[in-house]
Amino acid sequence: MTFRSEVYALVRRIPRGHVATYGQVAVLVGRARSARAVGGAMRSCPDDVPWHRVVNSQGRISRRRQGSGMLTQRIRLEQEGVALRLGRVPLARFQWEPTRADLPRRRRPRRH
DNA sequence: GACTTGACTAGAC
DNA sequence: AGTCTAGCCAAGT
Repeated sequence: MTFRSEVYALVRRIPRGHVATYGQVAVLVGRARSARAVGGAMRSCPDDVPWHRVVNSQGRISRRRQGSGMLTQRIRLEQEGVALRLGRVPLARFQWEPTRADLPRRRRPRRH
């Protein structure tokens, strides 16, 4: 399994009406320091991956270098009941709390 | 292998 | 509350 495919498998488990942060996804796949790479994986992902359910640590829709994907993300979130307040998703209310069954077996943390 | 590029983040002003 | 920075790391050249 590559890093990307594990990320995709995890993101597919985020239920409608909930969100996860890039950092959270990184932790859940056992690579706590790879939040940035999670963003990279979302940049181009299969159509069946609900990429719009991943936001940054502040509940905001992360800025793209280019393109209008930000608007699409907001619309998709609102369509499934995730309302933004002051430009951010209230994580206290909408952040996904996975159960044990949702989680893959975690990788060994990388040592430095 | 050695760069470069970001949908990241926590911490420091 | 904003703006920077340094550290991070998978992928693509």
